Amino acid sequence: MPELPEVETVRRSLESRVLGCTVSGVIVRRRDVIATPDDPPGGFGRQRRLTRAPKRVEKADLLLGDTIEGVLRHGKQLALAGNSERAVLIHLGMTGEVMAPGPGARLRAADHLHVLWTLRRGDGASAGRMVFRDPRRFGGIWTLPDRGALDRRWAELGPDGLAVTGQQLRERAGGSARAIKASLLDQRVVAGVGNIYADEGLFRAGIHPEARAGDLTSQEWDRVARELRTLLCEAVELRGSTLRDYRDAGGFAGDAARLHRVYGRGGEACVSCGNSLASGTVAQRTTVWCPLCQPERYPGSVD
DNA sequence: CGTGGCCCCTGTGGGC
DNA sequence: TGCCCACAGGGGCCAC
Repeated sequence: MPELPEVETVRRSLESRVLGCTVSGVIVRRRDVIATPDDPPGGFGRQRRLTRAPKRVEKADLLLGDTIEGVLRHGKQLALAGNSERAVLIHLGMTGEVMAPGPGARLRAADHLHVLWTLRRGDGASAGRMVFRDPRRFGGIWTLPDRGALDRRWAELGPDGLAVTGQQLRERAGGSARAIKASLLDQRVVAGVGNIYADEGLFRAGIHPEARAGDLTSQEWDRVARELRTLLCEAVELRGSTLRDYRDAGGFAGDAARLHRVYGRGGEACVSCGNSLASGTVAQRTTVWCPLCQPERYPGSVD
């Protein structure tokens, strides 16, 4: 579900609701959406196949007793930082959401609620609940002992998409023979770009999604980076793309889908040239592009 | 080593 | 109406 603009929208809406609140209760309904430092490395799906039951999660590791001092984001990852130096890293996957509806307000959905936090304001009054919900469970939560652990995790990712430069893209992907779209989806190259914004960014930059990353010129990398930054910034201002069920922490939809020029429009007319948009599979993901505005490249062709 | 293929899940919408 | 299939905004692991 969420890419950078959606996660940033969740971050902002969550920050306004939980910053400065103290966690007075934690309920873990599904242990297997949580990874602690003691758990074996890897994704949540792999852990679920383990036959031995993992250890109970210490509620303090999920910030019980902590005051939330920061709501942070890098790429598509979200983090809550507590005053104890502990941190909780949340990845939303395809269908994850974090909701904090406020005291008395009802949640939009009561199923697939995997982790629930009870919050109190500084003056002791109830601030309602914060919940992690994720029907497909491709997302999950990492507990981290301190801010250093969070910094190290985020250092493994590429630069955040809102600030990425052409030089950074070229350094991280310029030597690769794979399709540029695959490179943009690789979170070690740039953090925050997913299937929608990869297609939209490449359309805006006039680059074919299957162009070999290694074939791009410096000027083209600059163009891709500039278009991505602009696109992601515009999408943040519109509070993210709501296609079906994405909502911010208050349950509100975003309007960034109106920025979409190619995503979901295969076979329709290109907004720029009027020709029919092509669609196919690139990097195992449905991909839409304009064959005229994003011309195919041939070995030896000059740009 | 880099890379493509496969897998992890549930829900939904379209065609029959 | 119901069934079945394809597909969905993500990413980790494992053969090559």
